[in-house]
Amino acid sequence: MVDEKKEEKTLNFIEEIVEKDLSENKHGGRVLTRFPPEPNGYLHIGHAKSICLNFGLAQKYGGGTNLRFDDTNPTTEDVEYVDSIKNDVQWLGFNWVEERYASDYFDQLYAFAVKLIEKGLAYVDDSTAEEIAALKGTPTEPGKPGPYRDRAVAENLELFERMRKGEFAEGSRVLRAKIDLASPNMHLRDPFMYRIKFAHHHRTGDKWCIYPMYDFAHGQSDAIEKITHSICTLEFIPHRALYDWFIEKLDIFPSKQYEFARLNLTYTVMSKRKLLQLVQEGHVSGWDDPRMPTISGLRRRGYTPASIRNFCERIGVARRDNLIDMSLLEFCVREDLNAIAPRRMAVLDPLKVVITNYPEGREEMCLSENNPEKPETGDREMPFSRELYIEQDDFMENPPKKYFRLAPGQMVRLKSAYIIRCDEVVKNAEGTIEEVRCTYIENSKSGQDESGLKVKGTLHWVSAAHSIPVEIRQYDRLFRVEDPASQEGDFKEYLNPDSLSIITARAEPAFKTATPGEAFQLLRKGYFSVDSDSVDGKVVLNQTVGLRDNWAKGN
RNA sequence: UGGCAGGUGGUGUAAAGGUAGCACAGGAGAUUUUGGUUCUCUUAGUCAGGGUUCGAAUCCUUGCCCGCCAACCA
Repeated sequence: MVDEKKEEKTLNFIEEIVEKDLSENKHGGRVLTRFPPEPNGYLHIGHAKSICLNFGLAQKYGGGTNLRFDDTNPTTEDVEYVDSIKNDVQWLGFNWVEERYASDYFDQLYAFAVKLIEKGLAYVDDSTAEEIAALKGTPTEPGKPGPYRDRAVAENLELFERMRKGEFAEGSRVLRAKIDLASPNMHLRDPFMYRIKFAHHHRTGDKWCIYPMYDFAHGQSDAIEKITHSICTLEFIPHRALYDWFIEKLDIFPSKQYEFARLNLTYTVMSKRKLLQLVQEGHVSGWDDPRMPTISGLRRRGYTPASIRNFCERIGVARRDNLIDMSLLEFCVREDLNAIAPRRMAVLDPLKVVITNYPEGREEMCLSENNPEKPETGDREMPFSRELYIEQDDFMENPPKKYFRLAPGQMVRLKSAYIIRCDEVVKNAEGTIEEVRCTYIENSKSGQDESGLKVKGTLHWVSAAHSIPVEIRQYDRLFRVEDPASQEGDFKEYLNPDSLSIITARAEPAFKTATPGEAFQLLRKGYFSVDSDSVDGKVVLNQTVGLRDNWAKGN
């Protein structure tokens, strides 16, 4: 008997559109989306939302997705970005049908432009940028025609050809669509189609000195690829009329544009321009700094592809502006890592514990489970000896009432080892605690406990002599305020100066074999990922996220 | 103050004229050799006013609030 109650997940508005199109057999039931990054920066978590939407939609409806680079502005674009983008999309777990570039279509786009000129729908404008702006009007006043608007078709054709040949100076002429200078939609007031740029393109080299604008490249590229659903963010809503206009006048494949609200996350920024500034001005170590909201930063921080995909699933897709709580992202990564990350012990802020009734020189092994969520992963051995380390904050000389940890006269369990009782506190001349002296209960060893004792607290620990030093990089939010982009003044004034702190911890010997990219849970501390800076003999751990801590919450 | 697009608990997101639900966050408890996990329970919402209707988050209307649009950026 199978319970047929499959939770019916409601469709988001784009899925509804696709299902409606499918039910009407539009495009013969074909679904083809595209993810269209401009290769002028690294991908961030906001792009992940778009990637999951585009690829996820196609997957769900038996279609495919093209990866298309919107590379129409050679002055800001670079192959470094192309490579990182491809890597990030694949890392997230998606495969594209075809890898395309808007620049693949430059010849076709040029032919499209000629066609519009021939139809009297485009013209070459010799005005300066200032003159054009002045004649464009404002949102409340219509624009006025400039002196070149009614040039003859033949003259436009000749001028456009000469633009392409490089006969005119950069910025001296543009090709504009002839639409409606009085339109309330500013994007329809004779938008630019081509501008002159004597710039080297990362793919076409020096073949071109004129480059199409976004509006004359994106929709046409969609049409050339026969994209059925072209999904973009809300700020492109005013462009949709233009998108449709070009497709109609060119009489090409009728791709349709749909807009959704981009992702915003608390305590970070989500614009490539701002992220680039953080990198260039050295506020972070690079695009993949673990504090960055970039895919590469999150990856280095220890976020898993599954956790990011789940996050994108949970935040939903709608058309209202949003600011998602960072705690949801953290929840998603804990959820995934809890299931898969092997447990280890490390003491971040060591306090020496001497077991006075444990013979000097003796050592024994304790077995500790690798992951209680996955018993099949077995146990590992941890050495136990007379001198140990525990966390400073796991001991208090004068504890409050519900303190379950170590205190004079109080007993605790050392995880996977013995129960110990604190007998004595040793201080130095200044009165600071140097070590804590305890006795262990001989018949209380984990797995063979015959002591009958019940203790409230269990502590993580390492054997002082056997432990190895590891560098731990702990991260806090990059900004001090929830929404740095909407603050007064420069967003960088709101950077959190304490977003990174580096300490040396004492870790159990199993860390000797840790390799970059591996994820662990440090018991009672959090999830950590082995950083690529790790070298032989020196392990570096990035804190991905802390464990939930109900004790800290109430204190 | 022109056009466009929006406004559902603290944060997101559902409910397509018929019981305002789910997740995160918050709170209480149980279990626990991680103050983790897990499991219960729980606080809290339809921007405001008017209208249509037996019935409105949903339709109409007025107002308020937020966002976007006047780059040779995408």
